Amino acid sequence: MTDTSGAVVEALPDTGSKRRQIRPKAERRQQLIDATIRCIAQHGLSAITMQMVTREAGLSVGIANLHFESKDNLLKETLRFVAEEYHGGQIEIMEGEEIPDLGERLDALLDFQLGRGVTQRQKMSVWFAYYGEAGARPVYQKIVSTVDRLAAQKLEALFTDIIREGGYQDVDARELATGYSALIDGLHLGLLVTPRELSKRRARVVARDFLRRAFPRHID
Amino acid sequence: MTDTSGAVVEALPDTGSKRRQIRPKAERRQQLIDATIRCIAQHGLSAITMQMVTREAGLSVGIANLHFESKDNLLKETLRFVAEEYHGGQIEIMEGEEIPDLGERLDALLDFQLGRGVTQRQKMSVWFAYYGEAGARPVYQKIVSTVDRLAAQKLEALFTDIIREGGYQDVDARELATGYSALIDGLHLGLLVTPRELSKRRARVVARDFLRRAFPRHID
DNA sequence: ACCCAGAATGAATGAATGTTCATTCTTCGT
DNA sequence: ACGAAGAATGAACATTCATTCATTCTGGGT
Repeated sequence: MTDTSGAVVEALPDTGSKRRQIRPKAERRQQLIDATIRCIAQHGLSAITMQMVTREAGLSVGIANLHFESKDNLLKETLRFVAEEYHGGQIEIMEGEEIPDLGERLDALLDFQLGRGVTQRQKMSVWFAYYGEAGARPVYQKIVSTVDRLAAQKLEALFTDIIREGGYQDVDARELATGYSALIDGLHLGLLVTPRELSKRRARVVARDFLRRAFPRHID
Repeated sequence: MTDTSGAVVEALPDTGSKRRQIRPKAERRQQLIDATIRCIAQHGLSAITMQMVTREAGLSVGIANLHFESKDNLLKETLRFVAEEYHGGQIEIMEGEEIPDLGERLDALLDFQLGRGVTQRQKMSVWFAYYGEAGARPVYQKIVSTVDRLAAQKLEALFTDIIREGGYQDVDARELATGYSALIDGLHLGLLVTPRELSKRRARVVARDFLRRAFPRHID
């Protein structure tokens, strides 16, 4: 999992040190992507500015166009990063041979999807900011659907295994996977938009009950 | 249900007629809100422009600031309209005494939530465009949560009735309502972002199965 | 010790956009 | 017919922002 702390690099040497540092391209790119994530989470996708992002990263404005060709591209790459990180994490768990028990693996997945603190919330913000624009921007749709499809397949495979192991009748793996994914997305939305009404704890319970109704012999 | 055709008013008299029409404030407001919805659906919230909206409405730029104080306010009012329309429609069905059978009422609700064509898709786009910004804009959060809370209560009440009528055990109305709402939201997202993978038909089936597992004696 | 490839800077530029307001035009009541 | 209230217009203005590029600086290689 990639580090996402960022912006501390230039912040720590607090002597008025404006001393410019030269770093490899890959590092600067990540630094800018991380700053972009924080900015989107805090100000929203439509309010974002190159000045805002580069200041957050502790760099000058010119550098963004040096490493990414344009603002558009920076935003595209940021989405790609978040999408791959989120789905990558899920896939890792779902394939995970280190958790042989399938019920426990489901729990681990749930933990990943609804767990963690501030960082997770930031990523969620970014995630849905792009979703909001996806209807109008095919590029975003493509990036998301590419990683999405793979995660969906893995989830379906996991559900298929569980159904076989538990001998569940009248349950379709594909359909259930679609439902579960949608449920998780919807819960994320709720956490983001109405945090007052929906706590993380309750979201977890709701998702867990969905799984329990489908796989009673694996959950709880 | 409010009309949302819009923009045809000035388009029909196709003689180069630029003849200016004077209409009451309320009508112009609605006309502008409708145009805003179409623009957001087509171009995305972050690309929207006052010129774009007023041209779509067939009006001049000045008029938007005459009837709404600012662009910000126009966007806010548009969200309010969409939110109230969507949740209002749901509430109407859920309270609906004209459908005495509770199972049928559930089906009607589902029809409303996942039915209809282009217009529905436009509204979805708008809906999620705002969701994306909600993390950064408390104003949006407030507008949404206000109407959301009421709809959630009605849904919980409906579920409570169904649970009593069906004598279902081990089912909590509130929790199930949260899950169902999240599921519908998630399915909307899927329809919007990955229409290739998720058809409206399949979304319906998935949502219906969720209800069937909870209320087997009421659905199907 | 020195040099230079290329990383980094940020003032300057030009395009785009929200908002204003002086002016024009409609309509309705008298 | 007429006049006034106010609805509608769109050119002008000020601001904001993405992008460019001439210049400065850094660090590794020799």
